[in-house]
Amino acid sequence: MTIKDLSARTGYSVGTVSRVLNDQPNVSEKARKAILDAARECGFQLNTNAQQLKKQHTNAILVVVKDISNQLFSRVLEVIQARVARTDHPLFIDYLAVDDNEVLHAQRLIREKKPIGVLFLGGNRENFQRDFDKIDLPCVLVTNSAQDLGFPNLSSVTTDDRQGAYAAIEALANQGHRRIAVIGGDPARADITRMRFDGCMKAFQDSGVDFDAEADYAAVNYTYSEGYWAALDLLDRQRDFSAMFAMSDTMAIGAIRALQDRGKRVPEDVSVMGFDGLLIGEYTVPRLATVCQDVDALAIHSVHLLLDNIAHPGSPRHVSVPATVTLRSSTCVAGNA
Amino acid sequence: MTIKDLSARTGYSVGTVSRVLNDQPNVSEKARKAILDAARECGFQLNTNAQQLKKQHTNAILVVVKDISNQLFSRVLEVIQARVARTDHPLFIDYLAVDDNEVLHAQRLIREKKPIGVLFLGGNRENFQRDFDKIDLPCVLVTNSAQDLGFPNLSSVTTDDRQGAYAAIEALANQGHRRIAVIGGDPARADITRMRFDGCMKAFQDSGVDFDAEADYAAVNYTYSEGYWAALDLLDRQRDFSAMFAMSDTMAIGAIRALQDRGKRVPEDVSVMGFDGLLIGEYTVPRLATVCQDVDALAIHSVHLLLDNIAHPGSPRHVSVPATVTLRSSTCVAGNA
DNA sequence: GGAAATCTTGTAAACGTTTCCATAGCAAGG
DNA sequence: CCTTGCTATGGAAACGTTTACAAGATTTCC
Repeated sequence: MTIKDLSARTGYSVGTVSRVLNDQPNVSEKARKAILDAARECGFQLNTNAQQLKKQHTNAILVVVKDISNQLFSRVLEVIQARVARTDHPLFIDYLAVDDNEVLHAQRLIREKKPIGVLFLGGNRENFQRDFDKIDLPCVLVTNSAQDLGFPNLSSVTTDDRQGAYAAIEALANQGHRRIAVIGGDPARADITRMRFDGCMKAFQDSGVDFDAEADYAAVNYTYSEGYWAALDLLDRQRDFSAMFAMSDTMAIGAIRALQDRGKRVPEDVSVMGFDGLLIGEYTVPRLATVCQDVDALAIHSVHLLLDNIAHPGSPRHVSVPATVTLRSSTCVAGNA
Repeated sequence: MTIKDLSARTGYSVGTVSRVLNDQPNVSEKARKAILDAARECGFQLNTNAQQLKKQHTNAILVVVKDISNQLFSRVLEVIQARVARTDHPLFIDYLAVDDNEVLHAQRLIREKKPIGVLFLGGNRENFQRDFDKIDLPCVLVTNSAQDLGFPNLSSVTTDDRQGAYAAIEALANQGHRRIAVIGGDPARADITRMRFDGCMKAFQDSGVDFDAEADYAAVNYTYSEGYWAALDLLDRQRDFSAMFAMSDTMAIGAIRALQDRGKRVPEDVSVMGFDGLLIGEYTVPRLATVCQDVDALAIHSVHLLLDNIAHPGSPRHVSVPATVTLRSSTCVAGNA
């Protein structure tokens, strides 16, 4: 079934058929109807290979998702998908494991699929700085600040990590905690971590809580198991904290496990707060207090910014989405033992 | 950068260049080397649109993943990806939300990409039975039994759900539990559920535990929240069970939360066992006893069966991967209160 | 040394679209 | 009636490959 068959079937030339199928002007209503009917009748579908070979571009949007198994990303992606579906832009999604190089992947796909814009969901700084060049497509970084990454002419959408972390520490301080341990990543490697770290520091200062980055901070990866080990490590340092803030819910869950394994009760002996607002937080024991990221807002702004960038190239913008503390039973006022 | 440029650059004809790039025989070592060098030098890449337009097929493998956010699937997929990467088959992955129709999606993609084989990761029976026809490609169903779905000429790989569920109930019975509640899906809708249900029933009989499917079984979706509500529902029925088996870890986690909310201790008052072996099971409080699915085996067999099917069409096979009970602290012997 | 067989290479026709150009029809305006 | 300016249509070239075919080059074997 090709356009030629359709042409033979309707008596119109391939040119006219093509014009109808791409609904271009300058074709009579009669022809349009006849061709559309015939196409529907035999379930005709354009051959995208031929199509893309000819016009050297698509109007597809590419989404590159670093770290398939990140729950937050999969939720953001679902919303992105829904939003893009309302436009006439096809969506290519490329999922990568956490240790693939998302930038090289993207470059290959861009050459191959020639999308009209790219959304980077996640991704780490080193790869960007090493490999991200001469991508002259509209791009939006989601979860990474373009500014911080050193790409001032890219748009980006992030959670306001600094404010979120600030709010977390502030909430714990308000509950009377005077010694708070923090688990996060390596501030030097990921901007997200650095932002959250900065937010913590500011909150510590403002609330007059003493914090020694050497003694009270553990830098690990954002996983259950590393959260677990980080918590054990912090306990071993004998700093006698009454609260703990983990920069992700997964680390927080690992940490709670560790605390319990060491005979600490949560929250009576140690309050724990996470970050992300994963669904599971409502079901853990105890329920996990956390800093909720606004998944819908992240997704909607990303898509909006990208479409905007496509329509009016060269006006990078940055959106920062506020995060909100949700207190649940994994924290309580200090000295509640 | 086209094949023509390479031809001009090296002095060989486009035909020869093409033959080298597809490493076909009948080309001199000298030509091969010259062309390969030139290609590498200018980072040449074949235009896949042109290529696929010409040869009307690819040797790509399509993976259709139903339900992006299922943790088990994402792990299986990672292994599939790794295995396929060792072959020369490109991989297309199509992720769908849980309520998309995977079969229609697949059909569109098959028409468009012309893959050489398809892997269905998840997917529900109704869609298959309504829409799955005239796909005459090698297909492997992962997680669904082709037999049970009524497609005896398709291959499939599943966990041995019946045996897994049997082992779960058996383990609980061995711990002395004489009244066990079960949370699962609707056995009439999903074969996975039916298998697990059958396994349970068999185990109840063999171990002489009394089980009333009306009173002791709750049928809900495989999510945290539905597990939660199902557990509340079961408690309301006043059957005074000392153990509970949930057909997924997510439901089990929801159920534990519900039990605690109603003042039951886990495992002292009620033992809970899940199914899947998600990573989080090691970190919940209490640690979650579960029936572990063998992620690696599922993935490896799937890929193997598909490649096998491609090489020797028309010899459907079914592989059933055993599941193993992992006891953790969410269960204990009955009457331990 | 020459014929036959084999290996290497070039040429050109496809694949299914899009789009430019030419043409034809037709209405409007003089 | 003849131009002018539209709009609707057909025809054909191009997009970057693959591959069948023909032809030229080299080897093999008597």
